[in-house]
Amino acid sequence: MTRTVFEKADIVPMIAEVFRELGYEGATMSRITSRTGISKGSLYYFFPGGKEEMAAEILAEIEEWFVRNVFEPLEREEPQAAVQKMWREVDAYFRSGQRICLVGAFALDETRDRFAAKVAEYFRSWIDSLRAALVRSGASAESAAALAEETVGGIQGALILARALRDERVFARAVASHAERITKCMQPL
Amino acid sequence: MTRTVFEKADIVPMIAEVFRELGYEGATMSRITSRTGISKGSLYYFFPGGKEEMAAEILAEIEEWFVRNVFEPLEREEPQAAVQKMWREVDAYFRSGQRICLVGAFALDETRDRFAAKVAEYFRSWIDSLRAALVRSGASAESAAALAEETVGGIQGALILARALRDERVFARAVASHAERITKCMQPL
DNA sequence: TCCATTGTAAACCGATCGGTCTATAACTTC
DNA sequence: GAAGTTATAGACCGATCGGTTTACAATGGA
Repeated sequence: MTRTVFEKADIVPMIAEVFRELGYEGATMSRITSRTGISKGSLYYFFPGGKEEMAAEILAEIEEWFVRNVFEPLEREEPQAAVQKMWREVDAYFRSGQRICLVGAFALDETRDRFAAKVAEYFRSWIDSLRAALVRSGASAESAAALAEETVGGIQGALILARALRDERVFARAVASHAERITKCMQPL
Repeated sequence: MTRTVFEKADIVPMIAEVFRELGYEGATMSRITSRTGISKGSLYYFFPGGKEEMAAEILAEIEEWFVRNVFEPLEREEPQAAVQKMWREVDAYFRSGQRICLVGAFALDETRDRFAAKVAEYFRSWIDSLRAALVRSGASAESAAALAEETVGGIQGALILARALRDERVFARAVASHAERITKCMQPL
């Protein structure tokens, strides 16, 4: 009888991946244990609050990751470089379109009602930090707001399309197209 | 003991609405009966194959609706008018962003694997019929293909954003922006 | 070496799952 | 109005759900 010892820092991403693949309702405890190898005992030891606590911690970790790697750079660093970094990080994070956005998925079903605040905050932060970077690079307030919203929405839509069509090139094309529009906006003719 | 009699043509949209709100896994039989008032007896009388058959028929009906109201007009009618009709129908269908796209939701979770062909066909048909209309209006093959894909993806992304931020104006702005880009593409300077 | 702590494994629980079945209400047809 | 058909209501089923509990393996400090 072998015994595997996990640390919480390791298991949150493992569970996140199951939620990503199966959705909140689809990720049953037995499927989480069978896909991760983490027994129920361990899961409830780390997350006494059960599935809901797991999902909450996953959302918090995703938010943290984006704040550190995308949102804060957009707000603090040089706009052009920060936007370039955003595209690099986003492409890596979503595995070039082969991985979905869990926050977007939660927004679509009734899970949204449970985590409404977190879901809204994630997208609001993203749009707002991108908008701020565009403004700092010289774009007008209106065009920056519009372009930021379209870009974040475009990424979400591209993830759906890439997965639906099972063709990651859809995601690559969307990223390239939106990146170009941002570049043009930041470097007016 | 009151007895309500349903017809299949009526109940498919009712069940579809429950799937839309709760997702495939979230739409349990008891929630379907409690939200629609249709008893289990009736549900299994109309859909002997259970949930899977319900979802399949719902997807088929959605596909049919889009073919009739959006895809075929894009392919057959005058391009400018057909595109305008598309925006009207899309805005009405998605309740100006307050209703999600069930096909897009199915694409995100593991339900996709069950209905992969239908999900892919829906998006492929949409992109392709829009692309065809753009080409017929004089757009180049490359820009038509790119714009069609971006538009369909943009709608999906806007539905996610609108729901996540609980702000339907996000959807309205996305529709307006994409409509303008299409108009420009169809009437080159 | 013993004990407390940390964490794992799995049996177990009531509730709910998707799905089946029976009884019967309401229409059709004659 | 009897017979047959269509559709509804809801009891019922085994399986699985999210969650709890028990037993104990491993580790580290005394």
